Amino acid sequence: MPRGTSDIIFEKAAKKQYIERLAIDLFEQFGYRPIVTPTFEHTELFQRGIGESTDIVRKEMYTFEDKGGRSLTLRPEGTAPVVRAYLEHGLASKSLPAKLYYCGQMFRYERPQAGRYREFWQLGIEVLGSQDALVDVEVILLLIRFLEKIGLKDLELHLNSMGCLVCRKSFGEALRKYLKDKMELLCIDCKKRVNSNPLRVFDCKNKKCQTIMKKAPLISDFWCESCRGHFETVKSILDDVGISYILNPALVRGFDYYTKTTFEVRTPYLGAQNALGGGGRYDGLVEELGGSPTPAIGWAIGTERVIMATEELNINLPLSSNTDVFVATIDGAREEGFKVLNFLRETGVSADMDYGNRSLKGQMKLANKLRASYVIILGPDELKKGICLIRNMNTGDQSEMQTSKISRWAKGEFKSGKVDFNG
RNA sequence: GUGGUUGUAGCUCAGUUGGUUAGAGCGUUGGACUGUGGCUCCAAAGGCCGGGGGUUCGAGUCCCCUCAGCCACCCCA
Repeated sequence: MPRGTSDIIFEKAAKKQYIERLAIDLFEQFGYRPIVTPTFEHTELFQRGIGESTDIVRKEMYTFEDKGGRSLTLRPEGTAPVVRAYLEHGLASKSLPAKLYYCGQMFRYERPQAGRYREFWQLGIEVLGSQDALVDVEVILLLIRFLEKIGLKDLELHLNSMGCLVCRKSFGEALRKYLKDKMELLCIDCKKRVNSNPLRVFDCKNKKCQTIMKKAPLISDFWCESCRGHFETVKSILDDVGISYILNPALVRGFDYYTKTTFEVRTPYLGAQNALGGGGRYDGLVEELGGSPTPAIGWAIGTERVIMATEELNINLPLSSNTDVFVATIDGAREEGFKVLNFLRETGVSADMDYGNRSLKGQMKLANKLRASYVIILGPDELKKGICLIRNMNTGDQSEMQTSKISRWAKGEFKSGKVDFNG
């Protein structure tokens, strides 16, 4: 298996599916619609979208040339592809904003660690075509509600505003100017950051750098009136709906396209890979990719990290995979048992039987392990009489039943209380 | 990409100063109970000791390389 990849099986696969279903239900409830984009795109899309100077584009992309000489890249994130699709399919001509959600694998060439993989799964949403601060709040609200619904606790919502392109530019210049005077005092890493990404110096754990940054200019000093107003509105509505947040001027996300509101949800239970999800506004991206100026906002969460967090918190996800009825057969009754099995399945009951040539005892053990509620036992004696034995595995009670009445019995027994995922 | 740490059965792990056929618990399969689950007991199956090279009469054990997991940096989901 290639480094940083993993097989998702049994319990873990069930958890992943549960989380995705829960997310999708919630997205639909909030009025979002699904979008599925290709796993790979033209390399240029990410270079332009994410930004040439970002770590992701510089060293973390799976880029290859296809047999036609095109440079393609396995998607490292989901936003740029969604914007590309939005443009290619003229979604702007439909009623705006376009509210979309997606679920899929992303690929980044990084050194793997628990919670960080080279292929990983994300669930995400994007809203294109509205600059309303209410949208910022809806999007953040959806993120928090989703994580809470799974049962996660002690979530930290970090919130910041990067300002629009204008305020960000003047802030970057001011910060760089401030740092250049103090170059000598910075650590080796931060010396490099001054040119590449001065905002990162805020994150440095070196004490000298931290001291220097205490007096550094803040993005909040450079917000234009419109950006400041937008952020104030977002904060006040968040207060109104009871979402608490931590203002974090050092919150700097790894994509160049972010503007104004940015946010990240962290959990104290995951060590260094503590960001469950994050996102923000990207009011300049649609234009950057060739569309007309279009405000937009979105976020993504890492499915594996959400699963890990539930495990750290000992949350029991309601994974329903119980077998209702197990069909056990003796001697020559296997084919007859198979018919009964299919009969049961057609009535909507989840049913199974043994394909491993087990003894009756072995079949009972298997039924027990599958946590079957009932076992139907069929042998030569029963076949002769046209009956079968039904054993209640919880009580141990066992009785005879006409084979012809199995369907009616099954319908009565399992109709109520069955989980219907389509409902 | 940097530093650290760990790789022995499906899983969790023992394995002495280097010494014969590498062990346990759980799990799996079978049996005790010839047509009946959970509990108990018994048995069996299951290992290129991560891979390669070296030292040695002899390597799971020592040395080197490599691969992979994990931790931190970094980055982010």
